[in-house]
Amino acid sequence: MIDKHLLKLRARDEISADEEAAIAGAMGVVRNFPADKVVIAAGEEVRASTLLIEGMMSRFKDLRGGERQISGLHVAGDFLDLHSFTLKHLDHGILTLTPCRAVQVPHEKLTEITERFPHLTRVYWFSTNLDACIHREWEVSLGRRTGLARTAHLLCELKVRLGLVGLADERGYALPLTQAELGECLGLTPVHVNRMLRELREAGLVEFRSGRVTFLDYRRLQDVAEFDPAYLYLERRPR
Amino acid sequence: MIDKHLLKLRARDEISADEEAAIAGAMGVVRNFPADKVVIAAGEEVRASTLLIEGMMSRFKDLRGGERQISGLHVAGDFLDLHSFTLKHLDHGILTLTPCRAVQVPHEKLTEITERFPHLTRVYWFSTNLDACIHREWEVSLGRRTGLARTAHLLCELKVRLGLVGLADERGYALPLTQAELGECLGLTPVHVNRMLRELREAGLVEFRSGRVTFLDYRRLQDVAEFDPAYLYLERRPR
DNA sequence: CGCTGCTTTGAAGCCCTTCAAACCAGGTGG
DNA sequence: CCACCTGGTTTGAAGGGCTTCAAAGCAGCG
Repeated sequence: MIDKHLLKLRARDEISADEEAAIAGAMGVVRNFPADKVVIAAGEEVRASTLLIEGMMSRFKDLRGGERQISGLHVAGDFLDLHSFTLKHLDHGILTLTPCRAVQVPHEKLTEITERFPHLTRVYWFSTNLDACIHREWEVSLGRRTGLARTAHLLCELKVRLGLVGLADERGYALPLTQAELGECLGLTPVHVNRMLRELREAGLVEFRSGRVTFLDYRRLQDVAEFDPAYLYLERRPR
Repeated sequence: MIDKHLLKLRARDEISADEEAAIAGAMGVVRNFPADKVVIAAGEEVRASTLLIEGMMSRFKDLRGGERQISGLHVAGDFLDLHSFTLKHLDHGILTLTPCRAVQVPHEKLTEITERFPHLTRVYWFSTNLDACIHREWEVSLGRRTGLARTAHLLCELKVRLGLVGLADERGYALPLTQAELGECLGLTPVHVNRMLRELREAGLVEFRSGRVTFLDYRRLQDVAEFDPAYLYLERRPR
């Protein structure tokens, strides 16, 4: 159940057997969700954090006029609202994009971890800081990259993040999102996303069709995206 | 020296005398910086976090073509690269926007805090999570708000954040940034920032001239910005 | 087999950029 | 004390990237 989560943690730090046991012991109820379901509403009081086992969820905020901005995507193994442990209620909503399976981790268990496992606490703190790194990179995309580069960048980011948990390889990966949802991530209209995807396809860089991303030339894709995975902190840090 | 910092922490949580002493005891060397100086370069190994005492700094990333995106602003009392404690090197640079004074807090001191003060650890963890909340709100601005709303939103955010440490009131606040720097925050060109500021001024909402923001009608400004300070977590949370 | 939701394409328009130049304030030096 | 320089602000005009509006195409499904 927590194997993908551990894969992800261990890609960046050492996790001892004791710590692994503490994590496993913190797991609560497993729940299944259909696609397109708001799992947590913005502002709602939260008493447990959610570890995503399978599927894809997003963080989002809506504006008055109905425009939606997705501020982050989450894949299997992500502790997607670990920040709710310190925030107690979220500034944004959490929405499933696909059918999902997730475990609840009661905040008391996390408090216990902070009291008994300082190193693991730092690992989890790191993990929320990593979310912030991704937010910053998205700010760069939204603020400065063209629609084309922005689209390419997201496809590169997901390749790396899904690759960490064995859900992507050099050929491509499953991406069960609509173009409208991509647009909500990218700050673009569905129409323009469609045009950018066509341009990427016609340039021989990537193809996105029927829920699957297929790389045609990943090297050049990275280049048009100006994608540098450094912000994803893939290196293992000494304890 | 850490009074503004404590003001900010205590606006959101209780800090005991012991914890305050631990914070005070963690302070290291005080340094002064001129304006427009890169204090920390992206990727550089960092062994201390920086608490800003006076002035304004920013987090930024540059693209190949020289475009710069500022992903966050920091004011007096902010622990501006507390996240470097867990990250060990930053994904972005840190730049002074004005002359600044700051204290270094060695990471060993922070490790000690995580080992001896679980509650304070959670407070600091919260603090980096709050940075992420601000990043997310900026993503919404950059992705979905018009230039006008985006500009208005930033001026509202700074009013609240500076207000917390006594540097802003209902009338306005000092904002020693150029329009070009505002543009780097807002994902706009300096020219367009200028036009948006004019529009806000002519609409009787705010005025920004010679380094000072003056509110003409804060209520209506919040309204065009669709500014809701909830994401700044201003309420005091029970221990 | 027709509905539904997603994708694709076209055409027009607008927000923001780009380029260019004038304006203005503050600081420096003759 | 004014001329000059520099960095920032302001304005105009033209252009482009993305949106908006509209409709057709397409796949999956009851």
